Amino acid sequence: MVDEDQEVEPLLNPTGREPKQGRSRASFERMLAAATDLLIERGNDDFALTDVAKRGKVSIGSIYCRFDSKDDLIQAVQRRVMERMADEEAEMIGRLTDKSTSLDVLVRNFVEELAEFLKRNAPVLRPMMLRASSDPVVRAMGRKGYDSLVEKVMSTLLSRRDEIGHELPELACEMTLRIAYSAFARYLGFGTVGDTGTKADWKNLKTEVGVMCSTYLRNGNR
Amino acid sequence: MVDEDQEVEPLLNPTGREPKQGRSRASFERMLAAATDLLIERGNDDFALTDVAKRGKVSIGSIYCRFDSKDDLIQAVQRRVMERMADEEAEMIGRLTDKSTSLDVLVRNFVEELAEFLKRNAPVLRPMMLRASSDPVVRAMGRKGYDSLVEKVMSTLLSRRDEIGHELPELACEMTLRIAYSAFARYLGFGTVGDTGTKADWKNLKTEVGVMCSTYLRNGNR
Amino acid sequence: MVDEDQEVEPLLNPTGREPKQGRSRASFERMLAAATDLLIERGNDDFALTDVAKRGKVSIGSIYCRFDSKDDLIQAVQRRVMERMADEEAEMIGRLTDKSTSLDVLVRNFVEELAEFLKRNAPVLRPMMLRASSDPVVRAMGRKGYDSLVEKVMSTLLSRRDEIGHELPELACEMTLRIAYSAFARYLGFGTVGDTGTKADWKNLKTEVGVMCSTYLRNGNR
Amino acid sequence: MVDEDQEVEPLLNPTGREPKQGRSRASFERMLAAATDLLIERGNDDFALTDVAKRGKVSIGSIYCRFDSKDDLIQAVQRRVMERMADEEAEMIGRLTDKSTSLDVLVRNFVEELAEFLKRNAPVLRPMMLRASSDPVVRAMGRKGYDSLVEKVMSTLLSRRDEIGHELPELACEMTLRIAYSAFARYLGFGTVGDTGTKADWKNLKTEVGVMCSTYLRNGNR
DNA sequence: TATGAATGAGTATTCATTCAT
DNA sequence: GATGAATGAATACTCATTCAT
Repeated sequence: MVDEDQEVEPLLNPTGREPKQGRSRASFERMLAAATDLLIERGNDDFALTDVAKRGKVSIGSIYCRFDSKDDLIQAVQRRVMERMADEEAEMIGRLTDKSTSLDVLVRNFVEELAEFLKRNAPVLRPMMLRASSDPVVRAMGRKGYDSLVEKVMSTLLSRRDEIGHELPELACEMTLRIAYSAFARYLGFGTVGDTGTKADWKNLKTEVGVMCSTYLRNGNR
Repeated sequence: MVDEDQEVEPLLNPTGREPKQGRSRASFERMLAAATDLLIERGNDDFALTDVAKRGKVSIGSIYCRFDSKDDLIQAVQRRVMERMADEEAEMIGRLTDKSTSLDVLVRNFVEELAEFLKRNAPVLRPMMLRASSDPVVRAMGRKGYDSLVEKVMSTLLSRRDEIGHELPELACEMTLRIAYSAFARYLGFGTVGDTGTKADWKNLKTEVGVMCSTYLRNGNR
Repeated sequence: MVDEDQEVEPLLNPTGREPKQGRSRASFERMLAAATDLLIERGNDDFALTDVAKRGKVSIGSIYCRFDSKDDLIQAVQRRVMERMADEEAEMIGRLTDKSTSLDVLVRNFVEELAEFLKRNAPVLRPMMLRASSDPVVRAMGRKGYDSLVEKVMSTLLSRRDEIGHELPELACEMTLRIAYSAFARYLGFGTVGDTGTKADWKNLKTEVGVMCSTYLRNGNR
Repeated sequence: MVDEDQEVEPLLNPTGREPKQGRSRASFERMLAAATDLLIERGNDDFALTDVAKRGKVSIGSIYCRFDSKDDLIQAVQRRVMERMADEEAEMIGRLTDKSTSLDVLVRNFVEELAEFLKRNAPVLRPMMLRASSDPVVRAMGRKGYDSLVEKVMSTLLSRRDEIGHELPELACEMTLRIAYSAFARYLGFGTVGDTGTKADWKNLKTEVGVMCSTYLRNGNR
């Protein structure tokens, strides 16, 4: 479960050979779009480069002009997705800071926002998570994304440190995010199976996770 | 995310043509064992029937004699795994009932037991979860297994209904299981990515989830 | 030019999974035959596995059933060729020993035999030599074959050691083979280019090489 | 093995559209240089035009501006190489004529010079020979070069015609070159395989070929 | 003239599944 | 029943060549 993927780090940057303008740019976009769509529609296993070519109205050669390999293309999709998500996260944090009058409100808002954020991005996240199981680069990038979210969320929650009853506020904040994230991710099918819940629908889930986290942070282990 | 897999139900039973005794029985066992091992060692993607044949010292023809397809074989593995897990669950529930002097103790014990239970079974569960993403039958069986766990856990927790502060005890119990399950599953890599957590190691995770669930059940949304 | 291919040795034996009888055997033969023919007709570069399949009336899968890779198939062809050649060599040595009444006669017979032997096998040898430039296993096997020829020829020539005027008989014998082999190989196009010679036709070449070698062995550097 | 490449003749001249001066000239040179280097480093099979472009800091389009095809480029490389070699040959002949006091000395010097000449040029010659196996134009040019060498060498050797014991001096001279050339070419790996020789190292080979040729020319078939 | 993005035919290889023995 | 040889669709990737800018 621990880190065996450290050495992957240096491979993380190369964004595909991204052209800056014109027709090239357009077809580059079509590739990424097609790849993203196909990943969403068909999932990881039935994702074939020929289909990307067809859908994106591009030749296979073109794809290999921009990307080193199938893996590289998928990583580019992931990169793009994660950039967009990072922006959304920033906005989310902004909204939270503005609206929060107390730890309780903050946490509940946070949970709600996180839930909707994940739900919004679920369609791409799902295949990406799957991909991560076989591609260490995807895994590493995913981890990195999660870590940066952790950082942002923690500093926000810790801004109300004195309202936190738990004796280890840092730990508690991290746990809060972790638990909420896990619960929503699982519901949304990132873990894939058991993406259900008899009665507990989405709304219930959000509420109760909110309650749980709020209570946890305020009361610690009382 | 909701049920679209209902129609799968009738396919759930056929356990492979399981022979009752003798040499047939033995080679049947070898198939399942080999398949299980291979699934664990190599994961879903590199799982080839020819390897199962080699490892199990069986011919491919034999495999197709017992199972309709690759999918069918994997489903049989899953079935077997789930039966064993159901037994473990029963024991677990037994232990919980015996040792629990209060809701608080019960919950903490439960969380600890669940964590270790999942950890123990992680190696098989991981590829199964992955498999579920492409095989609806596996998905359905996984769901069923989870639901039966829900049932058992709920009746146990609800045996201390009067100590539960939450105004909707059923919902609260279900949520408790769900949250704990999600958190551990994610840590153990069932969801695959982000199976990390900066500081929070396994021990911390178990403790804090325990705290959180206990507090939640006792206090509701206070 | 020196040995850098030693480590290849262990890979030399595996003859493809050669079936012993029946239909399997037949299609195995068809594969090898088709491969050999295609190699001869089209040369190394235009040798595609699909063509082998077509020509041999076999599926590609079948080929991969018997051989690990394209390289492996070609190596099997080479092995077979070399086995046949080793037999021919043995016969050749036999004939030489019988008919030779003097070093001079022996050498001339040897040169003639070698020339015709190489000419007979030129069609397969040509693509094999080419192949050797990119496949170390082929190179190693070729070398081995040559070395075993050297051995046989040397012991034959050295049976008339006292008629050899060269002060280093071993060296002289080895050189004799080497020079004759090189000259014929080049004429036959193993070295590929300039495989001709204005006036000097095959007959002339054989005679003169014979003269040269004979004189060389008898007179040394006088 | 006979001439089937006659019709190729007319294609031999077009030296690529060779610009006479300026920037064009410079990039033209870079192309040829890059192509030559790559041919030497990577051999025939891994020689890709895109790499030439990269290495020569030229666009692929530019290459196609100067050359009709990949084949054409390689032929241009060959042409250039052969021009340089023709010069070297001329010098070589010059040196031989100067220093030679007898047929024996002449022949030994010649063999030594030829050996080193081929060794010096082996790196380019090797891929060219390989190329010749699939490209008739390269084959024809190679042949032409060899023929012109034959001519020069013959007139040099025949300048000592009266010392030649062989009853057909022309034939003997041609054979001398042919045998020496073959032996060295094979050792240097032009024929690719069997580039071995147990004991016989380069020095031995040169000496013995010298002995052999000298004896042959002087004594004929005595 | 120069550029390099785009093309797409061509190829090795994998693996679930079938079926003659 | 049991065997494992045979099948062939599917797929990632390469590279000479073209052509719009």
